Amino acid sequence: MAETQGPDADAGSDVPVGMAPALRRPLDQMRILRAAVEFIDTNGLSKLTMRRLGAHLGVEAMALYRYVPGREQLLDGVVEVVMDQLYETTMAGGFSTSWQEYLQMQAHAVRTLALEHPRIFPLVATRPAAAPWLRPPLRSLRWVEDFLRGLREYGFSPVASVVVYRSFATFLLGALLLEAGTLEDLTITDRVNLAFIETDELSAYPIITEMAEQLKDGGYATEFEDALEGLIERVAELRS
Amino acid sequence: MAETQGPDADAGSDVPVGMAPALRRPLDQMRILRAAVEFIDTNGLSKLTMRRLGAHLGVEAMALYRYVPGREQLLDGVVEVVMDQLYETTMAGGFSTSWQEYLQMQAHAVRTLALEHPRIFPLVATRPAAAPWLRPPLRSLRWVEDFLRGLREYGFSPVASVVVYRSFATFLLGALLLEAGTLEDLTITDRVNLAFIETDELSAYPIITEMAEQLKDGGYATEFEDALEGLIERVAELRS
DNA sequence: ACCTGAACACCGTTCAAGT
DNA sequence: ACCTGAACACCGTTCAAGT
Repeated sequence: MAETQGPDADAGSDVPVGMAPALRRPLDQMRILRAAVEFIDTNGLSKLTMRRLGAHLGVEAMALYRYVPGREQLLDGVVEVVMDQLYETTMAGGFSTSWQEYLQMQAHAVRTLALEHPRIFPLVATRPAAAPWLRPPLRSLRWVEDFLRGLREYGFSPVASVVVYRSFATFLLGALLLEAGTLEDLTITDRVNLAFIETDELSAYPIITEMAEQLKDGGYATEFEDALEGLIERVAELRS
Repeated sequence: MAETQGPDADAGSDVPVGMAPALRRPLDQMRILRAAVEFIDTNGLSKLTMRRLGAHLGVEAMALYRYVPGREQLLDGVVEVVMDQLYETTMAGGFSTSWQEYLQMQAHAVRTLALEHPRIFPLVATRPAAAPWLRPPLRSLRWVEDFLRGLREYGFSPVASVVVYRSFATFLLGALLLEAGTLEDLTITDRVNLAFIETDELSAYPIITEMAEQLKDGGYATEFEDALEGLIERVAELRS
């Protein structure tokens, strides 16, 4: 939570001589991007301004422009950082014994990421991707490369692999953008207006009123699993 | 395109006396919201400011605040206006003879709306809904009421109706947010940076390079139909 | 009743200047 | 080499003032 540090390979071991142990080592792009991720996670995207992010890093806003071309590109960088995180947790992990298991594991990795960063996931989901054939949220070239190779190894034809990639992305986008949206509201609310509907207004909708209980039941987790099952069955037909 | 007018019931017939045929009748909320829809459609959300919208209406920005509490609520209103459009085209239309046909027709109506307003659909899809159990993009109370009643009439149980509503919304969100995103880019591009990937960078990804042709094939339309078919089959099992 | 002018606190971004 | 101060052109929003 406090610091995303670790025994990383650029911090402690080989401090360049002459670079005194300053209280604040100079900025660099990665540090800015990670600070931005942290900032959005805790304060929400709408609060992120260049000036506030600078302050968060103990620096004036103008200093950021030496490492980042502008706010839009900063947000692109935030998306990349988060996707890299997905790549590492998912591709480093052990092998799967079947394509079904493989899809399950990838789906859950993306879901975990979406729930860990509910305020960033909308960015991953809706920012224009680097190429028109990339499908958010599965938008990292490395990731797609490995995913397609993975499917190939499980015996999918090239055409089938692409179809699977697309329907997988569509499924994750729909399911997780909704679920992340509900989490977003539970933390600090960006906007409180209209958050709930007046009871008297509701009475104009008898069916909704009658079904209030069923509608309120959350159940996102099992819903995700069921839809994933459905997708896998559809893919199985496609493969035969 | 130019004017969303028609023989509407507040324009010509009963002009209040004393209200001279001024070149610009006074503002009203609906006029502002419709102007905002038009503005986003042609210029994109990021260009919409209170000041520019005022100018578009021949008025200073401050005048808008008499009819709209602020920018956020203006955007909420834009979403509502667009959803009302959906309600009218979809619920006024004739009856369907089967629930399959009913779902098909509703799905295509939402798709048409998304493709007509590709720059507004992301708002419909991602703005927090009025209640946590509403699922964007199917977020209008009237619409949900009629949809649930429709399913009920086709013999779905209350629980099943809710499950169908949810998976239907998830499906539409994933499929159409992606498709709308591609249309958005084809019109005036908000941002051109990184729009396409350098060819040399691509060569680091052999599988992607090899599958370039399959990946580039658009085919959103048939993809939508296939996924819709799949959903309907899953719903059929659920119903039995 | 409806709109405007002026003002406030804030943006993103540029650029010459400081150390 | 790295950061800052001052400035520019813009925001959303408030409020007293105009007609």
